[in-house]
Amino acid sequence: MENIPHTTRERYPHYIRVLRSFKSRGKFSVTSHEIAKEMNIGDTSVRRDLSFLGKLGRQGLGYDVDYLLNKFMNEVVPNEREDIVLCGLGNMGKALVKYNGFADKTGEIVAIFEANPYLLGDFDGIPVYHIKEISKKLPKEAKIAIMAIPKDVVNDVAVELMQKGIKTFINFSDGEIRTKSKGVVVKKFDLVSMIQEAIYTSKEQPKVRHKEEAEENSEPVENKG
Amino acid sequence: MENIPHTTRERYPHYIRVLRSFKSRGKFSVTSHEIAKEMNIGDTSVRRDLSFLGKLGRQGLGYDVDYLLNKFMNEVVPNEREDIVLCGLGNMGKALVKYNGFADKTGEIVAIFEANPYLLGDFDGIPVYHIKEISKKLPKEAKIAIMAIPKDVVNDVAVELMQKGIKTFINFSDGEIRTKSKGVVVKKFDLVSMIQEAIYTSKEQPKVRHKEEAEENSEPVENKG
DNA sequence: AAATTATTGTGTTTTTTTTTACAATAATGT
DNA sequence: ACATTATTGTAAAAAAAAACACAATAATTT
Repeated sequence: MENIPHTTRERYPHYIRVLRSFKSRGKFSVTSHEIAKEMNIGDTSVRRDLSFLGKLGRQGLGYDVDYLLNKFMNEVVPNEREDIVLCGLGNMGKALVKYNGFADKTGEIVAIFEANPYLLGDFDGIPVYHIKEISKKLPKEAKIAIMAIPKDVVNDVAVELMQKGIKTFINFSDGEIRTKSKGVVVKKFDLVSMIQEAIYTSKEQPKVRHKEEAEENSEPVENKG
Repeated sequence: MENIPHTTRERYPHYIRVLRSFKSRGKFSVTSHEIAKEMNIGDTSVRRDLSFLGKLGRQGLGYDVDYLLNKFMNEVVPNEREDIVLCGLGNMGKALVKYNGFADKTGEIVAIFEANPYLLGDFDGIPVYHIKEISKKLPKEAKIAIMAIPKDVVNDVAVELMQKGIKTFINFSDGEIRTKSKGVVVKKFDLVSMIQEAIYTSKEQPKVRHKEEAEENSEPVENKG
């Protein structure tokens, strides 16, 4: 788990996602080519990514979906499991909680902080505290915060969280977290920029360097199970 | 605008974001180093990225924020401007609309399709039609759809949109768009995977290859105006 | 049972991206 | 005015990522 390239590590959570998708469609076995197609990368990259976790496939056959998922759940996820706090229970905050359970994944949202007093109590089984109560209610072990609060308050709240020991910020707010103390990592997600990026790059003609495979993209994925 | 590297093109929307942020903080001039810090990349990458748009900076001084923003708005954005439709006005859909206006950006949401009859009419000035009315109401010029609807319907709705000429899908749904006809690009955003990716990679010790600059990260960005 | 087809895992090559290095130039300090 | 400091733009080198190529092997067909 040490000398794994950065891009590979970035892709690991996405493997979990597509493997789950294959599984839910009743597929027991999957090839590097099928995974690659779903992830918009080359099949060699898939095989190399997986090879860092061991020899997981069978030549001529492909990979067993359950075995692969297990490998990820046992060797990738546990090393990264963390308590997460969410700041802001607006549309974005709610979407993040509802969107997809965090259970069985890399960490879990253990507390929510929100300014609107009508939303306090709990949401989806997660306790919701007033944003002023951060210093009192912040779970001790939490090291990660997801920020989904308005831009004019995001930096102030982040500073408060930093003082209480939060080390990693995932910022969905339209404001910036500018006060970065040592050892603190801020990762900004700007949905509009991301959508722009998607539009912008979707127009590039796809680089067809694989021999053919350019026009083999017309039928739905079938269920070979 | 032709031989611009892929990674550079991907970053362009984010330059717009950080430049706006600098501007809103009253900064008129900015250095590659400052931009780089905000974007978590090296300053040489910033200078190279910008150099594809011309010689925009002044040695010893840096870049003029307004001039740079203008350059982006005039040369990058217009080439990419598109009509976008949004499917789904749940938490995610609302967040996407409210989060940050799309005006002045790469494209604009011109119509929303939603299944809940109580939400029809308009939202934030954008017309909201019933999802069954796609074939009737889909704006002719729209080529891009943002999908924020439940997983069990996302593929079916996508097929319908494809038949009406949508070419690019930005999929925020937890379901997959599997039916990919020729020329159609699907870009999947899985927020949970993205958050996992952020957590996962935030733990890597940052590669300090720049001479020092490892411990120069402690004070807030000031306002040199 | 031999030939054919499918597919992994990995050494090697190629491509892409980032970083280093530095000349050119502009402002600032002495 | 001269030295110093700051900063761009880009050539060249290095690093990282992706793709190619193929031996190894497993299933399937003839």
